[in-house]
Amino acid sequence: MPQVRQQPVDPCPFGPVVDLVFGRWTAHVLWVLAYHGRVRFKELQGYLPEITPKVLTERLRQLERNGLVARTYHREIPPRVEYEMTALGQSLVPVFRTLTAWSDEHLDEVQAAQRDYDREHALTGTAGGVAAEPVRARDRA
Amino acid sequence: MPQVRQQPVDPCPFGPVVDLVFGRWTAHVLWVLAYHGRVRFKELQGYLPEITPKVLTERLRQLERNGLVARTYHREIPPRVEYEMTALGQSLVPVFRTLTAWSDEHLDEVQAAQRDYDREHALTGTAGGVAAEPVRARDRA
DNA sequence: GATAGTAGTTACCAAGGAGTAAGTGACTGT
DNA sequence: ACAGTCACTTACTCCTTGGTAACTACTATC
Repeated sequence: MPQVRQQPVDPCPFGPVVDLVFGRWTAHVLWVLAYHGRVRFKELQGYLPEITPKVLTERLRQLERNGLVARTYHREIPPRVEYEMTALGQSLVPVFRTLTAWSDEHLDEVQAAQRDYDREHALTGTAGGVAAEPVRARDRA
Repeated sequence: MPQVRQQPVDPCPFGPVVDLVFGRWTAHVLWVLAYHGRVRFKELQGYLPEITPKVLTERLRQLERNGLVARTYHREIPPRVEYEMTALGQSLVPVFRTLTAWSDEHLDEVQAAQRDYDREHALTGTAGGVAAEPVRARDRA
């Protein structure tokens, strides 16, 4: 046999989860739903004022398709739509708690590291830039 | 008192962590580092053949700035650079395990939900599209 | 003198996702 | 008759991000 090249690369085993849950706005929407239970579209907008209706709709559709969120349409005038987490979505709550715990424990270390890094690289001017990492789009809001 | 509007929005408490860890390629790089320990740049490229040197460098710099990865430059010819996780980076490993566990337990449910959703919406043609969620860029590779 | 090898950097370009603004349908209240 | 409500949808623009390819420095080796 000519070179059986073992698995091309071992992909990180939670890559798909990242795509499902940690896209832009996705985690925020999920969080609100985990926190407030069954809510209407307008309510969600209230909790997430920076997200536009277009994008909110997109996220919710995506989450619905992935089975994490359930949508209930009430044929009324004016229409009423409610969103809530499914059992599958609820199963993410412990994951979120893990993330939150890590954040509580370590986020200040990260910020300290950033300060150190920026200070060091501002002095030596190694990379020429004032800040090695510009503000990311999702942070600007 | 004229309407004290409690905190504008309760931001999801792990939002910053998402920015730190779950950007494009970031988790993959971290995963390889967690798995293989101290590795050289070229090795990393071997484990992540799809990531270009430019982007790999960007990710590593970012991770270094955030204190999750340490870089060791050996003044030799040709140059040798090694990357490894810091203690802070290591502290993410349990988080990754949680994610992996969720993935192992629930990913098939997600896929089933996607199939259901697509089947349902293909029949009724509610949204007109063949697939409500096109393949995402990060999935294509 | 040409080549190889490492660890990048630089300039440029294209795609795609997010944002903006306006429209839609069906009915109710004034 | 007209504005208002809700939950979107549509058309459009823009800007970030990632990808491509070529180039750099430095030396040993052929």
